[in-house]
Amino acid sequence: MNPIQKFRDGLRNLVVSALEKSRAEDLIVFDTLPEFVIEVPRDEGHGDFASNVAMLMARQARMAPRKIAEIISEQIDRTQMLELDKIEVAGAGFINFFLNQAWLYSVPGMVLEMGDRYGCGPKQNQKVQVEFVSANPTGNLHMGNARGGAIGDTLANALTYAGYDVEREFYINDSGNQIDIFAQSLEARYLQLMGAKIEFPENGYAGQDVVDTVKNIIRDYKDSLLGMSSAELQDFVVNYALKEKIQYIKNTLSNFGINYDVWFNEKTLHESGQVNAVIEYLKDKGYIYEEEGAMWFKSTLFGDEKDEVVIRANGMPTYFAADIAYHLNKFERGFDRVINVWGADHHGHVGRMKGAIQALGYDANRLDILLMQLVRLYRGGVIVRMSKRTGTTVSLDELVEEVGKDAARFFFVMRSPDSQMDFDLDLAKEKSQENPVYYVQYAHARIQSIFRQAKAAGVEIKSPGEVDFSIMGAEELELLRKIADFPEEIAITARMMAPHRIAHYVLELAGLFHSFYNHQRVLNENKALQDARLILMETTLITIKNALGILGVSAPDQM
RNA sequence: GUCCCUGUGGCUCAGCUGGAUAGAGCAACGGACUUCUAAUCCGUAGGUCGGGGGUUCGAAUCCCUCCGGGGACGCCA
Repeated sequence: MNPIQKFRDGLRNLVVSALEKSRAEDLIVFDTLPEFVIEVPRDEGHGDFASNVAMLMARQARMAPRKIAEIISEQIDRTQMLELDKIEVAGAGFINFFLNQAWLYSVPGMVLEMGDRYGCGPKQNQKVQVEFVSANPTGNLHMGNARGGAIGDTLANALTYAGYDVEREFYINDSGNQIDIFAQSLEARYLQLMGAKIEFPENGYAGQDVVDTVKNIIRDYKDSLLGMSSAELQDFVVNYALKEKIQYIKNTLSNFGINYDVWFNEKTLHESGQVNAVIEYLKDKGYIYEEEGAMWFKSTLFGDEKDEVVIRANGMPTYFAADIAYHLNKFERGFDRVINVWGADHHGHVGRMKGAIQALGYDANRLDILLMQLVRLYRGGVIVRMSKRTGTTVSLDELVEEVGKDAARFFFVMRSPDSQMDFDLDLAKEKSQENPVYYVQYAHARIQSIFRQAKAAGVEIKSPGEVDFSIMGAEELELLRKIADFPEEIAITARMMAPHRIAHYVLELAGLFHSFYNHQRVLNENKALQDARLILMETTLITIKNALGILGVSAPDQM
């Protein structure tokens, strides 16, 4: 359950009732209710909740906001919310609601009952697919893929908690131009390593990883491929390489804490005729025309800046054509909503992709594209260009090796996807002990330590129903208040597609815990206080653990 | 040139549908370990929210404009 939401809704109802009563008694004149908010004020001196309704009504009611606020506060039926302690009119006309602190006493029982599900919202009955990373299987995973992975997986976790039915998907681009070039590169390297003096393709994949793959091929097949035709050889080596690369991607992402429900091969869209079929369909609908030998999709009809080629003059479909078929396939699989996590370098693709979905008769709003700004990699204070072709970048597997999965995931998701981030490798390595992730994990470990001490001392931990929470002080209540926020925070994270909020949330929660820990003792002479605090520690532990779980970060019992 | 993201204390960043006196962390300075782990805590200092207009009772947030940073504008993906 969501305690914040519960009180917010309750107060909203009280305000609406009070307004209607005021209108019936001719105290306030108005036609329509404004879209007012019940918010949590930044300053706790302004109450637990506050509403701006009076200011928004001033114009149509032709009354001073403070006057309206006063009438509303007098008309509110306090018997409908026993936790309501005090109502004040303040500032320009805010109505501030102060709750009796007892409203928080129900939180521990709720948290302990829900356990690892604490934070979950009501079932949304919506199937949502999150597609992320989807790196080309022609090279190593880079920092951009790493960020996309951390963001996508965290978002998927948050959506799951928020009550959606989530599937994670990786789209394997195992077809098309890039793959042809990949095949040519592999072929050239094979022949070169076998002693042939041939040119390497001009825009081929020059990275060391291609050479490594070819060495594996030679280890397995020696010179036995030399008799093949060029087409046969390319086909053979590219299949070998794709198998190896995809396995590498799966392993690396798995080590990064990411596991997919579906690995979708682009090739199947071509082989099954889905790409041709969707292009034919759009052609019949009049959304495709021919020009200069190529087939163009009229994305300008949907507000895009220019039309886009779907079938090249050489008869080969473009990546965009396959993507149209892919997205149709997604909707046909029954997803109510589809989320793609893309690098900002793909933003030009957004408009036409949404246009294509509209052209296919689907509501484009069912597709959300979360664009994340790119990662710049620094080493020794100098930018390292991220190019798959040069092979000079640091790969995701190397990053995990160097700074660890927990720090890497926390770091990538700590910033808003909108902000470009500089990843300084030297800093990440040198200062790994100062990484905020340790601050949070340490909180978890400290609480576990308290429980170890309690157990050693034979202290029995009671259930929430058996203890008196009114013995707690301000610091405990502040912690509880933060814990009560968790489901709301997840709901906002899901709604706004803002996974970084979870990282900030758990940092704040850990901060409140550390502060409490340094001022108060859990295990102490006052047994009633000890009982209440032990339960508070349990609820804190669960919340931190769940939040870290969403982030894909481990919650160690000892550090 | 057009489009997208961005500009908040020395540094890195938060800031939900506009709300009340703009918040953290790091760095700086000064304190706290006979007490459940000091990977922690407490305090001090530090800001024209890039500049300028506008809308509003109210703007870091919305609109216009200019400036700076990044990205995209391909029959690549």
